[in-house]
Amino acid sequence: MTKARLERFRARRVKANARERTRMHGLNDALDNLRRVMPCYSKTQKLSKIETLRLARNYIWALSEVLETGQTPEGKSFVEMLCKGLSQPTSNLVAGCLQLGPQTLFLEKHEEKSQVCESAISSHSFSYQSPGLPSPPYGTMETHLLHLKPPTFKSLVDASFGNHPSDCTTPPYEGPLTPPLSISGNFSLKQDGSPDLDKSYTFMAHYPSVSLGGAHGHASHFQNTVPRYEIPIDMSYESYPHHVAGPQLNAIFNE
DNA sequence: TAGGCCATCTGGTCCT
DNA sequence: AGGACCAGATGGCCTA
Repeated sequence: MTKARLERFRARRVKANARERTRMHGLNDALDNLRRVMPCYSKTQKLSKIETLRLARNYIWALSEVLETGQTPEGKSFVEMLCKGLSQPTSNLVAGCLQLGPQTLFLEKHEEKSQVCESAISSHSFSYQSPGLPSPPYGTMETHLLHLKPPTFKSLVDASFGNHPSDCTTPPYEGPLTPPLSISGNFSLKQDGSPDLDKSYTFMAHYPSVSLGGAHGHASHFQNTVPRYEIPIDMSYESYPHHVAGPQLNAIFNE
């Protein structure tokens, strides 16, 4: 190989590397967008790539079940669906989001993941009561979706899930979707009876006990997640973005 | 120190 | 020829 050919080869390789970097960044951006529409989105505690894909699969599966059957699964079943095949830390996060105490998922390491979810579900009465909403408890997926929207949309949710939606057309994707819970941390509904709960939801954010150093968020960072801070977050209609977890849900809510 | 996760580089393959 | 895509290798960072 002559010197000139060698230099050309090197230049080509450098260009290819740059393209590959760009391509992988694009892939990661897409993955970030996916993370944002997951039920347990957190800026600071990013799900790993594989866990994001697994949770997305389960989430799609769960929502598809609703669309296909027209029935809303029990909260128990919903958590079960979301947890399937997930790692223990991610299962904890999901359970935390859905008001199952994360600590209930700290089981023996040798136990199967499905057993992890099952255990969490069976050992906890699934209280899904949302302040400001009538007729508690909401132990169903419907309730989960209600948590994604301000109370104003409750009637729409009722309409959509009480009966088969007559029109399930999917609107075109309109850019990045706002997460169902676009706040940082590990979330669960706060259950004290603040007087202003009529207007807004208040969430507790659970932060990991370990520092989040490093350039990248790691799933392992929320192993041993414990409640640390309580951060009331305004979820009133004005502050809550008009997006849901995906185009299908947008179709349902924005009819 | 081992293991998990990640970004990056690299060479191979396929397609235009 | 050059770009896109893929998978293996490598090294860094972090946690248990």
